[in-house]
Amino acid sequence: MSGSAPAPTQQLAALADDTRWAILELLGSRARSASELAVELPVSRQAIAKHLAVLEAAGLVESAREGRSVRHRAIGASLSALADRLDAIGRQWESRLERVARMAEERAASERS
Amino acid sequence: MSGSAPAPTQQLAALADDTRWAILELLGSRARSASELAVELPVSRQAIAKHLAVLEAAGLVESAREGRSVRHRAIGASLSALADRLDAIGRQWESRLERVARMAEERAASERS
DNA sequence: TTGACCTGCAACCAGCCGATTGCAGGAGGA
DNA sequence: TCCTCCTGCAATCGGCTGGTTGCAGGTCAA
Repeated sequence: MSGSAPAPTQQLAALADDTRWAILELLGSRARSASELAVELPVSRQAIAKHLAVLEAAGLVESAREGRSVRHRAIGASLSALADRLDAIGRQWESRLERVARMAEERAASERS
Repeated sequence: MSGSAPAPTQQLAALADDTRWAILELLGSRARSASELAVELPVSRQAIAKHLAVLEAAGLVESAREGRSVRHRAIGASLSALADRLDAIGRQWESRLERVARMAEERAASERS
């Protein structure tokens, strides 16, 4: 596997930005270079390069040099893996809180008797 | 349904903070008040109140007044719903990019013939 | 070799954000 | 009623972050 998986909060922080989502949507349909992205987005190439660095550090984008340009592509599997973790946590909250509610219910019932 | 669902980036931004995750983990095991949280976490009560406001605006926490205190609890279903959306997007990226790769493969094959 | 094109690094700036302190207000118990 | 406890609002502060401009380096084609 890839040496060290990025921390969840790092991935979430990377995803908490509209410009980065715009980049990801483009890279999710076709691999592109930073200059190509700069043409289609209303920010400078250097700003995009910074965003790409953040996304790559978060494991959401893969980059490969190709001649004199660098092709970037979105890694859908990373996003799905993060989604799996979030879903598991969400379900855990639900089950725990439901259990606490049930215990309170039972205690109230026993006190009524 | 709840009137207006928070934007995904809003939810993601809310989740992109370690202190808020610490709060969520506590609220995911048992509903608590802001003062209770302040005892268990190394930040001031007001900081926690701000975080709770962010989490509530993101639809990740539910609050209910109970006497002179306010009980907050994590909403696991919101997290799972967000996870579902992320997973769908991740799978979409994978299928699109795979399709692009296959088309390039076929074009190369036809050019070889 | 020279020029065009793309990337990468550095410095700089403005705005947002997490955190703190201080104070006002409201609900419950003695 | 009075005191206590908890919440809510405002002002303030330092640091992070998204964005820009400028410049240096490297690679391909003519």
